[in-house]
Amino acid sequence: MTKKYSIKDVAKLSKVSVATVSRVINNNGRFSEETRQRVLDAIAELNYEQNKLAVSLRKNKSNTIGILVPDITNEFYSAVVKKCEQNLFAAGFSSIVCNTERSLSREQNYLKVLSEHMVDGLIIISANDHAEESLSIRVPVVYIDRNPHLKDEFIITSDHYTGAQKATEFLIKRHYSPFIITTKTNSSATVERIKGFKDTLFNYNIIDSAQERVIQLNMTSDQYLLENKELDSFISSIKPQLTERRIGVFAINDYIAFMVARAAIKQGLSIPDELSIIGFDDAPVSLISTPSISTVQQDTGTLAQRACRLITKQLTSTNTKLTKRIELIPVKLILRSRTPK
Amino acid sequence: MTKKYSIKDVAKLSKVSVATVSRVINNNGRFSEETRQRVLDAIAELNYEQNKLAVSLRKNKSNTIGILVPDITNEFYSAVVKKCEQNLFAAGFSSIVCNTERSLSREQNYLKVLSEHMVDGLIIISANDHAEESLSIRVPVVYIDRNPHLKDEFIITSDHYTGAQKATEFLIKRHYSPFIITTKTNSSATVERIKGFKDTLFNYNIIDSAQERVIQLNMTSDQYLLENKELDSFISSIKPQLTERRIGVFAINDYIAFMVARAAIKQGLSIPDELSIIGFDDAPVSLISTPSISTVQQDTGTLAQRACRLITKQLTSTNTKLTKRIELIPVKLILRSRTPK
DNA sequence: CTGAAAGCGCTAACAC
DNA sequence: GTGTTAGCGCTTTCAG
Repeated sequence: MTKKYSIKDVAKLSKVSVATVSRVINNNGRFSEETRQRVLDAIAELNYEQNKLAVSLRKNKSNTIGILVPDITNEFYSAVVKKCEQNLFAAGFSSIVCNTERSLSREQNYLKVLSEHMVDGLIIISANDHAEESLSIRVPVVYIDRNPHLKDEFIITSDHYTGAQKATEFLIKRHYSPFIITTKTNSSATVERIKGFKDTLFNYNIIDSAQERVIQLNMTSDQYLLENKELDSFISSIKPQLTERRIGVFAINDYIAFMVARAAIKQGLSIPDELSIIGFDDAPVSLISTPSISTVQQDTGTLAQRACRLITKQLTSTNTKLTKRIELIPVKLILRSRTPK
Repeated sequence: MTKKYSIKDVAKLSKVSVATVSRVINNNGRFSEETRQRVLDAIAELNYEQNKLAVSLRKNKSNTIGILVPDITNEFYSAVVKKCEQNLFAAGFSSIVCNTERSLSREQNYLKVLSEHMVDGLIIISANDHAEESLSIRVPVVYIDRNPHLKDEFIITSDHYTGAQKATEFLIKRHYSPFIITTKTNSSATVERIKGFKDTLFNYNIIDSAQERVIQLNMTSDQYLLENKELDSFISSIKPQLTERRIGVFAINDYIAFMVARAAIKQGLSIPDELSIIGFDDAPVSLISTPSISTVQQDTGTLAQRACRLITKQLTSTNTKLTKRIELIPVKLILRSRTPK
């Protein structure tokens, strides 16, 4: 339990002032090579470590970024967070990760804590849409997957709309009668995907019963559920139609896709002959499910990288005026179970 | 972009000294009710927020806990981290989560960063075994799943040994010839599980070829892999034996269990008639795999809760002398695919 | 090139 | 009850 050394101790040992030590540490010039060496030696000898808290207090910036995420156990989010953290670390920032559990009060609570901790910036993933009202924080914010109803924001988001279009189009072209199954979650991602689905129906003149083709389950899904009664009845309801047409389900995410597959198998439907399923996210479940499930892959690496770049750019470049805007990250349709044996 | 107010501004507005404001904020007594009200009003009016950095600097503690974790995208770890974070938050601590990627250099790097950030304590999950040499940090540390080769440590760990025993015993009693399949990862968890397996063989007098029953794959596994050549040859090698005995595989974790199941199915083995598989962790994959896979469930909630309690106890109670020790958290054998249709 | 000193926002003696 | 003040560890003028 040795006490930590401060800059003073280093100054004393190397026989210079604290100012000089500080200059050496920060490489701010105005010291001789010889002095530098002495200071460095002293630092090494004492095993001195800079107190970032003091630095932050003095400089009025903490080199820390707050990351707000709905649920770290959801693979999509954990992948994004992990990559954000790597990017930020490489750029010299620490991150504080906060799980909001999609709860507004938790989100506000964390926002306060992060503010008190003097974070320099915020990455908010899939924010609660009402949160901006409480966002009295005066630091750069980058949203991932936010609904762009405020003009003055940086938003990085997957191209959910096009992804949904691709998925829906695929189903239609392969002559599956398209349905979308969604949840109660009203994130911008969800909204865009539904819009993409509906617009595609329209483009293909499937306008008869467009609204009936949207099935909303009474749940939010960040977890693996094996059963769902609503899905069971959906499957029952389409079963009689299978004699004259086959059904294509675009599931709002891979968890739901998995549940649809389970419900279908339980009722003896044949995949993909009678029923084809496409999910969203490229979560592991889509790959390991039997049968594996086609999906729209989000590019978590790019999502994270762009968000971090945007944050750090705002923090470092004082002159460059960045125009706030939405950046759309392309998604990719991944087809699976193509070779049923 | 309004500037943040400080305690001075509050003092001025409420016409008291900064000391009094501080007393009110921290509820340290020695102020009149009337003063309190005035101060609180001023705080509300200015929307004042305490600068935790300054508090930490002054008090020489940051109310922040560092969490080191091998990989946040691994469901077992993310579950533990999430629950740790919830516990800590409830106790008034922030957490900084760091992904070590099982790399010693990253671990050391983060340890330094955390130290500079003046964390008050550390929760280290499944540490790299050589890390303690670099652990010059002078704060309470609680390890989750650490190899107890240093006496003076707090360690919270699942009862891997007993878990492995239960799994192995189950296989033996159901007349499966037991094998264990493990990875290169040499964590204490892995070591204990292997020991539990071996000892159980010994207890049941399966001592002929005990060493041959341990298959080590040349990989570490935090991810979903669909194929593995070594596993394919393992399956091939046991296939001829199936006429006279059936095989039981205890997989070192659920990812491996899943891969074993895949390899077996690919080669036409019948599960569980010819081959029975038990995994470890109760990761989602064990549940959603087809067929679902029996597993030894770790109690992430208790793991996290105990670790956090131990950390906060050390930080708050000055008098109570805690004796360092290992705390074993019970695990549970979960049997699945019991009702093959 | 180097040092003295002010001060970031806060708490904790210490006085009154 | 309340105010004054020193100082946590650091950076940054400002002199020289």
